[in-house]
Amino acid sequence: MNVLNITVSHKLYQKNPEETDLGKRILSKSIELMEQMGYEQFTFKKIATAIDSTEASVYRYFQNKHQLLAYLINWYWGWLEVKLAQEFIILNSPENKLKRAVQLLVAPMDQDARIPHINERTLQRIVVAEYPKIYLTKEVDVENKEGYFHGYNRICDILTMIALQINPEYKFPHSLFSTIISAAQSQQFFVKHLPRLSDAKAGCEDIIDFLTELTLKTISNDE
Amino acid sequence: MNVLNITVSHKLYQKNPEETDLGKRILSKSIELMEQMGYEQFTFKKIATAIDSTEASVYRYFQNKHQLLAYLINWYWGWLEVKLAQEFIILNSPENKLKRAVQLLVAPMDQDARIPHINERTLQRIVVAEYPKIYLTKEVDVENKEGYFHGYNRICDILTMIALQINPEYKFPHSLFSTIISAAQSQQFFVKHLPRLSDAKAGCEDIIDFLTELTLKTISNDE
DNA sequence: TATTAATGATAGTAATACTATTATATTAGC
DNA sequence: GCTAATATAATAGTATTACTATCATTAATA
Repeated sequence: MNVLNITVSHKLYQKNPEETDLGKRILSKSIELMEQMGYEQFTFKKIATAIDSTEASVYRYFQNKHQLLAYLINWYWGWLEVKLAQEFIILNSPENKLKRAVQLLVAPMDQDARIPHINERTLQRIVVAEYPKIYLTKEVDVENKEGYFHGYNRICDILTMIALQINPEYKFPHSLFSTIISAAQSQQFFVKHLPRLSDAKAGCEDIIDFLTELTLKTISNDE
Repeated sequence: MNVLNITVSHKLYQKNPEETDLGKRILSKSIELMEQMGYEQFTFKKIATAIDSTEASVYRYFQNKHQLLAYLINWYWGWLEVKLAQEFIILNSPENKLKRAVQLLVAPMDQDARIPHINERTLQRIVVAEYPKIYLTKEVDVENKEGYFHGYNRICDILTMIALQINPEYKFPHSLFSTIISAAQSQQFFVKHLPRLSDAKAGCEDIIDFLTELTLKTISNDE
């Protein structure tokens, strides 16, 4: 059996939650609760009660809920990177790779049976609803040094390299992909909650079309 | 003397802060403190002390700090709309209007002497650092109905209308401009704090170039 | 002068975000 | 099978936050 492990920087936990049963239960339940009640309402007290443990025990794994959110989101980007790598094995043109990347960013993911304690689809909803909260803080510079945003940076770098194969002259690839990635999240949110900010219909197809066209037109050389 | 008043929906306050001296002091000091310490660290206790008033008095103007932030951000969009309208008087082509709009979104604003209690430039920094926090909550649907996001919606609509003059066939103008507006904010943040997510140098010129090119290429008809 | 509205002063509450201590259960090494 | 280490549970406690309530004072207004 093929066991897959997404590695998250040790700065993102006090004690590795992947190594113990309690740790996995914390991850699993946190994803469930955070999606249900949102980051603000979510507390360590609430997970502790839900998994029949104690607040103090949860604090042994994560310093606070901010670190836990950062952990989950980094796990997500790590996971997405693995998915991208898998897909790119059979894709040859950079255009197709970018198209597929956009699809992966927006389309709901399937649950991976090898990792039963992480519900990828629920986690994806957390990323959509909470992502900017991990960097929009006064601690961003310190946390950046500690690798809190490593996962996002890497995805952005990977897509940048692919885009430069299409047009090595394009001047703003990092800006473009950080914009695309965050638009992938925010458009999903807007369709659902602030529909005047989007033209997309309920499914993910419109968002994918919008982002794919935006990406390819922007990096194209012809003017 | 030309006194200008930006109107903000009455759902965004308990008691109109523009109507009293205390109200204006709350606005003025809130902008200063929120920029300094960030939304999370900012409390009503702290403004109250800073303006020699009491917590209870601040609560008479705003239900909570979330509403206050929403007020400030809506004020900012209202202000930007006024600025856009002013600029568009002498601009004729839709391309130039979009270019100018991007500049206004990114370039630091000047303090308007007619509104001494609002420091526009500091407010702009708050928008950059805090904007998504007003809609990334579980209350988004209720607050959307109450007009919490009206200002953003309007800017997005205005730019959409202009883009459709350039290319009436373009299918995703709302998505495009909500993306552009939020990228205008996030790129400013990235340049300063997460530079691997941007290609722009310190000034705002690169961001303006990036966004202008992105906008015009995306809505252009030729392919 | 009486009334009202706005603010200040003060107090209090429930929840949050922790920290600390001690007890108990489990596991690993010998 | 005993000892030691480790993980967790149980419990308690603190400072801060996000409010709500009450009442006194001041200023504006009729």
